[in-house]
Amino acid sequence: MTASAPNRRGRPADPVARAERQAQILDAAHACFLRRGFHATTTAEISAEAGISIAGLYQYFENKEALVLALVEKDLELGIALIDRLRDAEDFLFVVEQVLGALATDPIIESMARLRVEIVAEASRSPAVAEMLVASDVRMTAALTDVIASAQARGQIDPNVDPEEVALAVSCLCDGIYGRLCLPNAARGPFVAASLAMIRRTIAPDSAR
Amino acid sequence: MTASAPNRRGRPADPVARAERQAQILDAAHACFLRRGFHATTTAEISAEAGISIAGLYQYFENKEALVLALVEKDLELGIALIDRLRDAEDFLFVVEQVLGALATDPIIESMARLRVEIVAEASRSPAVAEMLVASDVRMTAALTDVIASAQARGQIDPNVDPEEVALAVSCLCDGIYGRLCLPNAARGPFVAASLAMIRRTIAPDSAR
Amino acid sequence: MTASAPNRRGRPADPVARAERQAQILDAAHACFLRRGFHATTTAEISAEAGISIAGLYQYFENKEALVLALVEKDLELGIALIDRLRDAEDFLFVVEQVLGALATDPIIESMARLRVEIVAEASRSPAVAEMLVASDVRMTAALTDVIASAQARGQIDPNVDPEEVALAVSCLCDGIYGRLCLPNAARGPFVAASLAMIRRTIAPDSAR
Amino acid sequence: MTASAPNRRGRPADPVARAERQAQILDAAHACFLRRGFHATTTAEISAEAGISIAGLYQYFENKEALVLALVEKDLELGIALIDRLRDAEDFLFVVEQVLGALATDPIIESMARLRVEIVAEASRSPAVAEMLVASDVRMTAALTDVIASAQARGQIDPNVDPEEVALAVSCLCDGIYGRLCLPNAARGPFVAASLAMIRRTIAPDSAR
DNA sequence: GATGAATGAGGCTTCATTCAT
DNA sequence: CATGAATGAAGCCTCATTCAT
Repeated sequence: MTASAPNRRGRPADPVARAERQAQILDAAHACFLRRGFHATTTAEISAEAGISIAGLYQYFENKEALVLALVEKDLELGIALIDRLRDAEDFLFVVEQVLGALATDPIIESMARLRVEIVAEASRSPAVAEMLVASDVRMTAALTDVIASAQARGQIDPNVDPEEVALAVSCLCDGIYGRLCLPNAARGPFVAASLAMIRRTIAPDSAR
Repeated sequence: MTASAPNRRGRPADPVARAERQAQILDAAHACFLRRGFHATTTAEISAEAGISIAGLYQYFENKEALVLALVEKDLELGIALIDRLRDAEDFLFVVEQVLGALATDPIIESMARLRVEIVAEASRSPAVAEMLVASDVRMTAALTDVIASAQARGQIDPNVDPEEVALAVSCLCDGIYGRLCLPNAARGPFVAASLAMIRRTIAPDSAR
Repeated sequence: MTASAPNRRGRPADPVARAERQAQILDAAHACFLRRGFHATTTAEISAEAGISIAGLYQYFENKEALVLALVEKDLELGIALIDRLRDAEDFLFVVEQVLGALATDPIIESMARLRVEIVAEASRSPAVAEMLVASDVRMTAALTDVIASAQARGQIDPNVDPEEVALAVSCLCDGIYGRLCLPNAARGPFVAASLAMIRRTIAPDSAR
Repeated sequence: MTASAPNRRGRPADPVARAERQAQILDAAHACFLRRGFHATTTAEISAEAGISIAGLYQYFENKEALVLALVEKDLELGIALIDRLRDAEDFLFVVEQVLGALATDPIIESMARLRVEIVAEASRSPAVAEMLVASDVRMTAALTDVIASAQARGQIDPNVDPEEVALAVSCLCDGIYGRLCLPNAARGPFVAASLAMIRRTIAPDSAR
């Protein structure tokens, strides 16, 4: 039995339509979870936002937790993808600035970041989420380390710093910024700027000082 | 008739015992919230952990939300108190190291930090929590800025850095570390070490380079 | 495509079955409220009487109060409908006698009357019920006045009496009788007879004296 | 053991103070029950209104139901006492008018009447209340019959009417008026006037026609 | 595939009542 | 007596999930 042919009985479903529906539900769930968190969000809310019936959800996701996990996975993947923007950057710090700036301006990036806070909190309860988060963290750190080392090889970063160490610290900085994004009316700009400045001072090659 | 006995009828109220009970409930709630989060924790769990009946909770807290808010307030206060340890430190960086280290070793500090993740997530839903968090953030940043400026005046910090900017970045770093504390089996040490290294590189006076 | 099928996806809603269920719940609630009053009746009792689950109630009524209000409305409407029996009566007093008699014999009429006592009591607490009761009272008095005036025009009633005044007094008499219906083992007959006699003496045209 | 010496142990209680407290509680309960009904009223409300602790209630009344019963008894007694005003009235109808008028003007009389609606409703649930109400009704009817017969003997009432029949009908009228007293902003005057007119037409001796 | 209807389990909160002080 | 504290029992309501259509 192949993964792409789970059930040949009955009317063969249109896989495209199915994927679209699924994405539509995920988007709705994302919006709801952002508003009210995983636990406070009800299946009724999600289905209303998705424009389908409650029972309809269960044809695309086993249960509510599966929905959460799918969303967590998607969100973590998106976070990692963000790092790829730094790869082969001509001006490393400039791109870092762009990425951090996107957190405060690009609504998609922002919503990703905000959901991440919820994910971290959920990791305390759900072993499954914790496992995904840890795995994502490992990949993320590795990718970031890689990117930094690469930039360092290109002479854009102080050769004395340890790429992995910087990666870890930058991860922490980002998570801190994520938290601020959740606050209403909070001035996000200063946090981003301060983080950027700290990164700059840390990695700037001596020539830039 | 003594001044402390305005009402001598009936069983005298014992404010000490009452405060103890209240603290006992708060501790129980703290433990539960840490384990399962604000929403997944039930009043039954809290009362069981506190060793009283469910109805008993309601003699000390109006409702579950009041319990949450009390805990949030206490936790935020504790976070701010942490900064005072940095005041008048003979060796600023050493004390920073101590404080950050405590996050990973002192169970009380750690549990404070872990609850904070829950608080940040809750801030997305509860305006009351958000308000408290923002207010705490303002105080925290101010206190941190103050402490840094003071250390700077004592020559322990590079005179060129902007104290407030550093304070903001350090806040972000700390929040990031808080998140890692929630992960099971995650190596917290490297994160703390990396954060510390970044701080060191940022604030170290030129003489220390 | 028929006009009656605006939404052909999924299980079609059956308005008839739905209305039946709703009526069934209302009947169950009526029986329970009659036995134990609005406040003492629990949702568990109603659902058991209706043969559905507690949660099932909430698919047909927003909450317990909505159920009460629906029942109040239905009951008040029924009371007003009673007056229409008097319209165009060939022998006015005879029909009055019939109606009053039904209060003590027809179980549906009786249960309506008994619930009314509960409604009047509830009106003291619930502004919504009070409003409905007052509105019903106004309509009721107007209808009764109208009916009396019409009978008066036909010469069945003493031309000297004021139709509205009689209507008000008859209303009071009826409410008093309602109260007696609630008493166990109370001889209702004499009350009805006495009330009827009083009405007769009041409205009888001189020719009948 | 006599009823007046239930317990000789301990400090002999001051019976007067005790009775005062009891009356005070009854008054408080009356006010609360009027506002919210028997079931919706909590012991906390009553004790707050009475200015004592909740536990204090239980030193004067076995439980909440005993409080209700005491109040019911008092209220019914008061209703019967009202009839005595009609005894030996020089002008029977005039006094009837006075009494009915008091229902709408004298706050004590009114509150008695309003509580009676609650009592009638409660009679559907509580056999004890029902029993008291029936017993009171019997006494009331007897007293009213007696008063009417007496006035009839004095020539103030049409000798052809049956005193008991009139008594029953008047009871119904009064109960109907009681119900109107509960309605907010309802014009009570017309109801009283209409009832009075009906009584007048019923009992007026031919000489008065 | 889609959905209206149904429901068991459980959550938060209230309340009458008891008891130690 | 008087009362603060404690609690078992219950009530209303919600929610994730299932199932017949």
